[in-house]
Amino acid sequence: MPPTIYDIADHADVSTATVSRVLNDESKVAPDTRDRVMKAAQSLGYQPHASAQNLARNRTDTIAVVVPLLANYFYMGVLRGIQNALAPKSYDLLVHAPSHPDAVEEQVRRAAQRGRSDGVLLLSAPLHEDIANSLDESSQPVVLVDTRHPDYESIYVDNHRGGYKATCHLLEAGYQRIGHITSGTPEPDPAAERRRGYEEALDEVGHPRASSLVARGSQEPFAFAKDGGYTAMKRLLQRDPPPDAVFAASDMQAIGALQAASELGVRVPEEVALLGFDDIDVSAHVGLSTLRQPLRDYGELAVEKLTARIQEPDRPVSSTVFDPELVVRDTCGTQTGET
Amino acid sequence: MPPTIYDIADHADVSTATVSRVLNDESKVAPDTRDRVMKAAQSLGYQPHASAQNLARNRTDTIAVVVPLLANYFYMGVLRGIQNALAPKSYDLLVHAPSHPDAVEEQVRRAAQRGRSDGVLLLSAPLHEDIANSLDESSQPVVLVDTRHPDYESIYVDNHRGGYKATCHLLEAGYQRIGHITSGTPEPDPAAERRRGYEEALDEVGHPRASSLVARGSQEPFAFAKDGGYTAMKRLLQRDPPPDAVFAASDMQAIGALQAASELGVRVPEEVALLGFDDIDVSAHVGLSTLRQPLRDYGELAVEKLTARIQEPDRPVSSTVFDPELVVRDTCGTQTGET
DNA sequence: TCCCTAACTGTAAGCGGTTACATTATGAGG
DNA sequence: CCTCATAATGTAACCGCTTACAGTTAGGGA
Repeated sequence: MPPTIYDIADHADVSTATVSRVLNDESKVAPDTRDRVMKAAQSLGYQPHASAQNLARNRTDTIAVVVPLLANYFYMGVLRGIQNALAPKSYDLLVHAPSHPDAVEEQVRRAAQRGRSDGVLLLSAPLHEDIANSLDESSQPVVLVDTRHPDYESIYVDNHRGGYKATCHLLEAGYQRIGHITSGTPEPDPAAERRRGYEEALDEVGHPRASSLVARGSQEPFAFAKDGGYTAMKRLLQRDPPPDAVFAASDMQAIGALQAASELGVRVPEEVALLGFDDIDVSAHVGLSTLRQPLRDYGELAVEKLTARIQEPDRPVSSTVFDPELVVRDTCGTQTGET
Repeated sequence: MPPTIYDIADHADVSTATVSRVLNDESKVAPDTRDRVMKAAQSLGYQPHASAQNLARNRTDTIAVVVPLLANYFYMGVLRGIQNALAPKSYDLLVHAPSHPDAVEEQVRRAAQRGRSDGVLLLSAPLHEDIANSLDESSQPVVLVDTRHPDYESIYVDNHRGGYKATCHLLEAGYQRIGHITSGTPEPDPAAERRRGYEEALDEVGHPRASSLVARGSQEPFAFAKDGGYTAMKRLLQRDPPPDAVFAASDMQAIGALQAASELGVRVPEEVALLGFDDIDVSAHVGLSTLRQPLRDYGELAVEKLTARIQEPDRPVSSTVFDPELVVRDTCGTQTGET
């Protein structure tokens, strides 16, 4: 049996209250008592029992995050931000990643269970009523990232503006037939908003919005995945006439598109320009032009908001919207300087 | 105040013991009692308190993992495997990522604290005596991934063989001046082993082992990072004569090397062939040839071993060594079929 | 009719800490 | 010398749940 504070109390000939005081606060304990306790703890190799502390303190110093997908560049970026912000605050991170998309709800419930963590971060969580309700009941502090909901702190990017910016950039570069690769069906909100931004930009300059210029990815393994971009691009390039530029709803899809083009012997950006969305880590490696989302900042900001709310549960709900920033690299054919 | 089992007990007019029995086991409870309890729980919106359960059960249904670096392709792969294996077992995952390399020890200690998790997975942890000791004391089940230690279950790859295989492949392809990019100093064990494999292969065929053919990366931001590969490759390519092939100790370094070559206008693989190590996710995207480590399998196997040990703490310690598999893509100039 | 067993259910002691409150000792001020 | 604030420590309740053990009840068998 590992030693408890009772053992320490015995050895140091004090009460458990005193032991606890020595181990935790600075509060009034006589120096030599403190010494005796510390020595006893040391010699017994004492380690506090986390569960017991959590229960007694009604606090876990842990925050939970629900990630739809581990091993995804997008979430990896956010997670890194979270981790960075968490470490100095000495919170631990409980990661809930559903093994299957349908399991999201269960994971949210689990993450929000009382006594498990002090607050919950939800990444890209589609907030069905069900989920919203069980969140409400658990009355845990919650911060949403890459989604929004009027009742919760939210952090997200202006997707519409991103789509618009992307398309404008391509238009300004003189491209005439600008295609778009969107997500699989059902189209998640962010994808729909990006598409609308794209459409609006075209409308504004009076470009035709041929449906033959829009292709849809698949839902597997997830809505913004590479495979979808790959097949969508193949379809687009085989149309007659093919687009001379393509705006993809995500970088992963753009990377799939890149591969499709390469297989068809279509050069990028000479024969077809390509623009992604997200600026995930690998985009820099492959020279993909894109609209940047500050993923790390999402994570850091989310932690700030969450910890603030943990300390002050009634603070007003605030949302933060980021403006996606155009990052010009090799694939959009408008590069002026260096990589 | 959220409802507790006492509230349920009151409402259903039974004792807390019965409530607990209804909520947990199948053990003997009269059907209508069960009903009353369930109804009460339902109507009160009862949720068990995780910390309290953990304390009473002396079990957390959580496993902890210490990752040197979040947001790294290598660990992302392993994490995904871990997650996959964990979900069906309904364990939760506590992720400890040190914000700074020096904080590893602290994170290990934290992860191993009693009452926090039921077992610990250590990824690439350098096992100083200190750490080994505090692990010992905590007497938690432990599994090591990408490291080995006789006292613990370990999962790792045969790095020496990988280095050897890589170099042999390049030799067989007819390259004459085979360079090597190793990690920053101090060289982690895996890097040293890969380098020795490289050296042994050269020795065997009587090739000279010019130190001018070996370059070292930097330690920042971590030993196998892209930046190190980038600078090392620049140095190698500026030597006279430059190598005609390079074996990099990691894929990230190889990707940095790729970038260096591109900036110097040196074509890969025509002017210099390149081989990486790990087969991280992005390698496929950039067509990097490499030696594959089955990262997902590491994670899954690690979980299997750990959970087995949790259930049966005295089972014999077993190690699993994987054989790295050569994956030929574009960068080593020996491609025969398609990508 | 009486005893015994099986089926339920309740009592209360933990699990390992934290902490409000009570108690004791100490020394300063009058 | 007495009073009282103050510092140091102890007592014991409590956090919310689990579970060993004891108690109750009802039905079956002799």
